[in-house]
Amino acid sequence: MPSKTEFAYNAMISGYLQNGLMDEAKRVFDKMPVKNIVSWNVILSGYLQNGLLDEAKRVFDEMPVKNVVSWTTILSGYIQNGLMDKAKRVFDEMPVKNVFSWTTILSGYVQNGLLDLAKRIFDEMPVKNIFSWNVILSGYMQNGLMDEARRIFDEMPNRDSVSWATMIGGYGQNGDNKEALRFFIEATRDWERLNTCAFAFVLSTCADIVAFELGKQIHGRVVKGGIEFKCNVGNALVSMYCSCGNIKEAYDVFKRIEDKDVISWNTIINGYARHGYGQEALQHFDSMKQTSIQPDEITMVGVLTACSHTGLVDKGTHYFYSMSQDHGIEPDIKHYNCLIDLLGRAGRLDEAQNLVKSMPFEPNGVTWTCLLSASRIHESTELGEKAAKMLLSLEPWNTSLYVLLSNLYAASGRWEDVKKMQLKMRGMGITKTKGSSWVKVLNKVHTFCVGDFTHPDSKSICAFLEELDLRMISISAHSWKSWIRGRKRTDMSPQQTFVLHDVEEEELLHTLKYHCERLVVAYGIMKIPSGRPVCVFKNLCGDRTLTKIAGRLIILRDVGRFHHFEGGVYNCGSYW
DNA sequence: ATAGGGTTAG
Repeated sequence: MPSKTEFAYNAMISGYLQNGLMDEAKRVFDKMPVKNIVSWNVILSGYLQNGLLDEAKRVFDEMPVKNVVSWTTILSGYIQNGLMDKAKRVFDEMPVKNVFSWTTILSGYVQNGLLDLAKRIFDEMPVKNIFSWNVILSGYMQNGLMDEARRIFDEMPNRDSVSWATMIGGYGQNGDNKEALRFFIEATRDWERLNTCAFAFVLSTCADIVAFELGKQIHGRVVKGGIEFKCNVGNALVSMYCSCGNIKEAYDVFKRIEDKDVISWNTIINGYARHGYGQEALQHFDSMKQTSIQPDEITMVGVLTACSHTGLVDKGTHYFYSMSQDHGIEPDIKHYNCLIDLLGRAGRLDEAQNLVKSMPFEPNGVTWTCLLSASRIHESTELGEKAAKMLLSLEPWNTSLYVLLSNLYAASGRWEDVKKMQLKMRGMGITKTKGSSWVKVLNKVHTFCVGDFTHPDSKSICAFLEELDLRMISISAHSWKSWIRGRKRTDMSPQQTFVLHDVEEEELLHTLKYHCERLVVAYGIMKIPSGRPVCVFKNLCGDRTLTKIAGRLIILRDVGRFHHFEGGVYNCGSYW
């Protein structure tokens, strides 16, 4: 019974290949007494998946018989290895094509961003199935053509979970988070429409819009579905919790992910780094090195960010200069920017500027933003002006820069320049954007502008604010805590958080700014039940005085990172 | 045995 033997051998080869054991697979293949077409196709696929293109080509040429599967396998292999020209030639030469072959070449064009060619193939295809429809759908989404994608989605003869996930992910990646959420909710009407990717995508949207409540609810569904340990879902959860300021929950999820991949590690390392937990970030980097997962350039961004945010200048510098040797990762502009930020924050402004001059890349917007921020921390008008001007030349639409420059001139008494800047702004029709802060209460966003009392609950907010004012002036953390306790009757969990994010413009009077922050904080405390975090957002540097308002953990979110205060102690010490 | 969606940093 030779066919049965071949079947067993073929299964063995497949098994080895699935576990990445190419050599074992080859050994079995070579010793097979009789090979059938499946054996040849399987080993061909193995070579291609391992990037052994010359070997694959040899096998393909040596095959005693080729069928449409053999041709499609090598076609797909070329595409996966980035050889689109070769793939095209194979596709044209194939004696017989089936729907797999057509879909493969279609996918090749989509993957290479050649949407017009993909469209042509899609129209020419003699037979289409749901795979083909999903590929073209994804093609439109990848090119930002959301309306076209929507038309395809409506037109397709039927839709499966991949179609739904493509829509959710596509809208999210193109910045239409509202539509992404709408599609996710629509998908939840039928369990069949959901898969792990749908959850990963929607969680990514939650991270993007900092939808903590919704994210938590979705986490609940994920647990119910038993997929929280899945890598892609787990990674998205970790990222969502990090973005929402909840690093502890993020770590809880991270711990439980099965088969952590490089993204899992990157997410937690970068999460710790953004939250100012430099030591934890570096510890996880060390743990990562104990695994078989190789750090990549994003890992190094996290490591350098960790050093930068915690003032580990020497350590950061060392990581930067040895990353090529230690991990085979050549520093790119991202890493240079991290190092510039590191030096800048540490007040080593000259070194930072020299690095900008000597690095092998053109400085980009991030570079100048780092220098700008360094100039603010260390009060260097000269550097600030230069950085702001450079940034303005790259981002002329960035209206806040005009305001910033004008303030900078004002601060050093250069009234002529202030006037010029103001004229320029007027000429360009730039009006000062009004500072605002917002708070989410059960996923509803409440926005407050400075001195704006149009919110329906304004009256009670003001009353509460007065009470808050009395309590906030120079009171100790302890008395504040007991006051809150009294007010809430129930005990507050120590994990309760404020996430504060500065939305105001720097030039606003401090009192006004403070006032505005208080409006949201007050509203948040009033409306958000105890046991839930109060998330308040602002977009510039946060105000340290806010530490006073709590005898519990405060998380302050400013431009790109989080500051943790626990019992009045800042987790980065005196290093802002 | 051959085809689709995949989460991270900025």
